[in-house]
Amino acid sequence: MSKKTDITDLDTGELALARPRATLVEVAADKLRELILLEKLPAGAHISERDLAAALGISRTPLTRALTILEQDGLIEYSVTRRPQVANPRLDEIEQNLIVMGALEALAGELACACITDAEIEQVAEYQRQIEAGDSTLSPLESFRLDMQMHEAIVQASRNAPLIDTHLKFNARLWRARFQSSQRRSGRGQTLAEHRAIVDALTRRDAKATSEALRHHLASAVTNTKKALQEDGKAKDRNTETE
Amino acid sequence: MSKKTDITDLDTGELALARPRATLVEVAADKLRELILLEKLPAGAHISERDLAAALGISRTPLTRALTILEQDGLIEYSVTRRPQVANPRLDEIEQNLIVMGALEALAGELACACITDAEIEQVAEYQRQIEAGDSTLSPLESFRLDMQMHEAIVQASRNAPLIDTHLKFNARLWRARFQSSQRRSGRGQTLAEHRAIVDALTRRDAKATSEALRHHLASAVTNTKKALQEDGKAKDRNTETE
DNA sequence: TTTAGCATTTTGGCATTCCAAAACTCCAAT
DNA sequence: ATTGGAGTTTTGGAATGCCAAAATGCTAAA
Repeated sequence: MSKKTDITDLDTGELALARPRATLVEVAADKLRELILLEKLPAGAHISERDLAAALGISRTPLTRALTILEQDGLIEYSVTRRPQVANPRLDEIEQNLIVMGALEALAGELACACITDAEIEQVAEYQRQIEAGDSTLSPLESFRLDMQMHEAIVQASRNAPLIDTHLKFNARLWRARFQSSQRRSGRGQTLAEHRAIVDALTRRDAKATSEALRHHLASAVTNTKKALQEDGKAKDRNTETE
Repeated sequence: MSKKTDITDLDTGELALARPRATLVEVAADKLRELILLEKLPAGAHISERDLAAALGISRTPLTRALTILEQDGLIEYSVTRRPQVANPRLDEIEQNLIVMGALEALAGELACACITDAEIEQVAEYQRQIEAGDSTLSPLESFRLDMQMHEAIVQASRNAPLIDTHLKFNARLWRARFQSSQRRSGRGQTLAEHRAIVDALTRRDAKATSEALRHHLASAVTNTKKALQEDGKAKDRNTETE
């Protein structure tokens, strides 16, 4: 009722550094996300807290917290006996996630139409152009990255923080599956057409159309991912792949 | 490649107890959620890890992990100096969350139509009947609870785990705001009509209509919540309310 | 009365440690 | 070759202690 400093957000003197200083937890969480996406920590791998902590040069305390965060993100799962392992979603789980992601992106597109700037539209269009132009020259990874960035840009344009945040988590969860799926060149033409439709609708700021285009695009992703992973699954069945 | 126990999921001998035994972290997280929803830990309150841990009868280690979980759920926020406090979302943040929640429930309704059983529909309809019948007799809290349960039942019927999970988190985040909003009796008739429309569409298993009805219902919630919280905000402005 | 600054207390981050439970090893019995 | 089980190792859960940074209280100068 009396003593209140409340000048929390003054200039720190340093430009652009008003965020909570990085803790080992955050560093570890970021690093882990990276290790998982790059499959340096492969799906399904069991994790030893001690070993991983040692590898990261930290103690178990912050590592455990980082794992807790990744668990919430769906990248780490705990077995019945509480041993952590890298999540290895089944095809049907990936499918369910993609469906939700579709709804999220459709909403993002719809919201974006109400407030997106010309510059932002131009940025999205630019990504689309690069994807199209580099279709036969870019590496799969580069194409994939551009694709991700394009979607990301649209979601960002929605200006809805919880939506952006939730989308980010689903994205992390689905990254590997979508990357694998993108390796297949088949269906490429359709994907490009869908991208064009999205950019077109967005340019017209047609909320309904943008939403519909994104939803349709993600529905295709469901189909393509399913196909890609089913083939992949069969290929792996020939080896003695541990799950 | 060789040694694999892999009989992880056998009957434990005890019925219905195949889940990882409860850790203090989970217990604490659940308890904290409850304390926050009941406003025993009021919005914006600063939290002392030591005090809270003592109050819960545990050490800081599991409490910190529980706080990390609640942070991911959006119920706890960390200040720039890393001091935890109960989240106190601004009106516009609540609004953004409600918008996402609308999309989630609309999707849930749509998916549900494809697989919902007669019994599940009956359950939803039963909730709706109870709400309607008890409109003038039930306590605001009881009405609210029924309302929540009805929505919950629909989302569950979607059979989409990530969707159910995500919806749950948004629900926790929005619980207090929606509860406050539900205290206002105004707009009650409209709410009931919307519920009827939802049940009606769901009964017909009309995905499009169900989705639309839910989306419309949540849009109303945005409006109502905004009204309720604005009034509430003004009322509090007269006091010397610390934020 | 307000404010600047110093001393004290409180706070969360993190490392370390102990412990019970789970996982693994290895050998004997079938 | 397979199985059963005792003994050992490894594992994550949790408590504790220390530290630097932040918050708070207090005093004195303006």
